[in-house]
Amino acid sequence: MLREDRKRQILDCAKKVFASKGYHATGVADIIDACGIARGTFYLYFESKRRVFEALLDEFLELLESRVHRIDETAGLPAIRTQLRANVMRVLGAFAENPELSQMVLNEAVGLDKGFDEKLAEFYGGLIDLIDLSLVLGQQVGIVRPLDTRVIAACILGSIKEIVLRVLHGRFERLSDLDAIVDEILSYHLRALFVRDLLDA
Amino acid sequence: MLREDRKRQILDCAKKVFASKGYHATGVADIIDACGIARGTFYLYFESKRRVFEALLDEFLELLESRVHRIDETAGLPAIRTQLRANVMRVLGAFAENPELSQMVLNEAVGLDKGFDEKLAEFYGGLIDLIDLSLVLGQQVGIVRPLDTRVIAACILGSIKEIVLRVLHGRFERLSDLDAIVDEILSYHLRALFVRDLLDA
Amino acid sequence: MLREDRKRQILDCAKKVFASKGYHATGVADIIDACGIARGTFYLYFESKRRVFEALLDEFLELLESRVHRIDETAGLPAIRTQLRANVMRVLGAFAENPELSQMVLNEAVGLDKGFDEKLAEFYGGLIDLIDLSLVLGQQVGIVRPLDTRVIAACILGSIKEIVLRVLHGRFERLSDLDAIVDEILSYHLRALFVRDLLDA
Amino acid sequence: MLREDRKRQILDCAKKVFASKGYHATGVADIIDACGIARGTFYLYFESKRRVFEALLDEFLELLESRVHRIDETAGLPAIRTQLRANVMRVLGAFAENPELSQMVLNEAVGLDKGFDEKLAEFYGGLIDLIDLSLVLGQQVGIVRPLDTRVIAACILGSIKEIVLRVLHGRFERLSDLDAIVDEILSYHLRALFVRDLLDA
DNA sequence: AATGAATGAGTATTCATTCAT
DNA sequence: GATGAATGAATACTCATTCAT
Repeated sequence: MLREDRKRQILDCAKKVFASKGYHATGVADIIDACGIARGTFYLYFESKRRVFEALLDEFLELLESRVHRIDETAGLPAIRTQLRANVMRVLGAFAENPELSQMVLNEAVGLDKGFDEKLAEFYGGLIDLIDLSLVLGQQVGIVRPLDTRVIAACILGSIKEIVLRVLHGRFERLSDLDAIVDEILSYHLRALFVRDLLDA
Repeated sequence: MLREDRKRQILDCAKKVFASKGYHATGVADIIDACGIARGTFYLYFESKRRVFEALLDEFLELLESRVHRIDETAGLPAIRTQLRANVMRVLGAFAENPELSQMVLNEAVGLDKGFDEKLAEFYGGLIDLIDLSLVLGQQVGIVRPLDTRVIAACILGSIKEIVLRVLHGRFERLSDLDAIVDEILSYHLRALFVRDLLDA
Repeated sequence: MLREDRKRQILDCAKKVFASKGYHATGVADIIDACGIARGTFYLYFESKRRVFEALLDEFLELLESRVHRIDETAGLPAIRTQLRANVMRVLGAFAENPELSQMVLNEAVGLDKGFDEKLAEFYGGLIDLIDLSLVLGQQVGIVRPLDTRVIAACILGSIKEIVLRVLHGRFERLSDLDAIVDEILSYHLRALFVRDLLDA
Repeated sequence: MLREDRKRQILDCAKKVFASKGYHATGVADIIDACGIARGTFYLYFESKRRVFEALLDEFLELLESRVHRIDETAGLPAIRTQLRANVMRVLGAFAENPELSQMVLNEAVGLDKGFDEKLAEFYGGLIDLIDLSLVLGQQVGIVRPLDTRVIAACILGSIKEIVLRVLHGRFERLSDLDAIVDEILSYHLRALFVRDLLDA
């Protein structure tokens, strides 16, 4: 079997096991059982259980990053809303396609060693920067009202994380419909963000 | 030493150790070292490491619950805003007073056995219910605009969780000032929630 | 409470617990719970768990010894048989009255520390000596046929031990009647022991 | 090293340690020291200390069972005696060849958890059944006199157990000679069992 | 490349015994 | 006499990682 294929196989199996049992409760034994490979083989491809987890995390964070596109704030208002909507939809899509990884990523820091926490913090920091930047630009072109962009960026990120978590856990009975949820959030935040005059739009 | 005092002592020491090393990385040895007690003494008060953690969690969740007061929505608008503000301040205060526990609580489900996850999920579910109820009442008295209260309640909770996390981690350089942050969030959400006519207020 | 009464109480409670859970599985906690006394009180009367067990053993061995009376071999045959029967009945009675202790005593040496084994070995050695002596006397007065008295004494002891064990465990369905069992054993052994001429008796 | 060889090695070492220190006093550490293997290796072959002990017990009980052959009661008297003698010799041989295990097996119920007791009880119950059956057959062909076969079977078993115990402990000074002992027991029991007419034989 | 037997440091938990009150 | 909180040595079992084949 090709080196990369085997590596992929291990990652895929590990992903499932980690998701179902959690990182700590998962043993190397669980992973190699799921793969149908020998103990030694595992260590031929990854130097530790930890590294597999990190590889999975990296992969997912990269995917997420690729789904967040830069907003063209010079476009008209409806276009901006459309772009935002597309961003949110793509991100939620990434979560939906990777329910196993999502849970891990949606939880910062609970004693998975310090290393994970930092990696996640960095990732979310990046997202906040992105949102922050958009808000500042929005203010500059006069569509976003004066507010503390740093704080509000965190609010926005947090609300999205929470929604994803609850969708993943199936906690929204009425709406299994992502579209409707996304519209709701978007309207909510835009209303909070926009300057008075735009509210009629 | 009195039974309750010793129990308190163990809880306090354990809290610190859990917070600094994480649940899994913490050994009973760490806890008893921090307490300056013998191994056996520990098991005299708690039947397992797990139970100590649960006790801490329970305690903190209770504290948080006690800090969220029911809103009197029949009062005037300014009074409502004041009540909301007081609630948020009290909750943030609880987090600020217990930075060690906060981190644990702010993260649902990371494979600490299923039990924890459920307990936390239940807690946050309760909070969302509370917010949801407030929104519905607000709609009935005509100050909250039409929106999916369930989804928006999750948004609000998520934004608060995220803010608390970032404050705890010291990620807001400019504002160490809680008051300002709370005002910012409150304004943001109220603007997003209120019907048009109230925005002038 | 008088010193001796308390000691008695502890012995009685310990006896029950040891019998139901076995020596190793029994903890000091079990004993003091059964007594309703404090940990410290226990050590006021016995210097260790081990000592309690030893005291119980000693007591029971003494009781058993007191139940085996010397045979008057100068009496006639029927009288000898009666005396033997009385001995066996008294011993079986002692076992029946102390089912808890019986089990312990009926089992030599299984890793209860070496000390117990020796004590028990000594006890059974004494019993064999007693039986041996009777056999020798029997041979001298011409009622016991020539045989290796040492080996046969062991046989007789072993058969009684086994019977008692099985009676204690309720393994004889048909006969709950000790009398009948004793007669059966007695007849069996006498037949094996007596010289030819006496068999008609 | 081959899987079975290693398992054998562990069993053999454990047997020695159990015999010399007793089950409870033996630690896994003792066993692995005796084997010269690592802790983990032990658990690669047996899931607990308990299981090793059980395996040893099973093995020995099987050996013993294989040594007791069914008596052909249709043969003549001398032939029957020869068969019985062979049975006893084979069983005693098994004990003699496994002095370590013998001690364990010769003692029912000493609070090693209930499981052991039951296994042993079952084993001895089987032996008694075997002896019982022989007695009944003997009665049917008219060589065994009327008696309670169940009770007497227990007597016979008990006498053999006691003899073996004492031989193992070296308590028969004069006779280290198994042959003589076996003859003595056999004569004794046959005399007690046979109908009058056969006693001349 | 693959295997899986071997390793041994690491950890939670128990329990007989002590001793200050 | 009585108490029961405190002690800490002892021990079974786990599991990530190595390495000879």
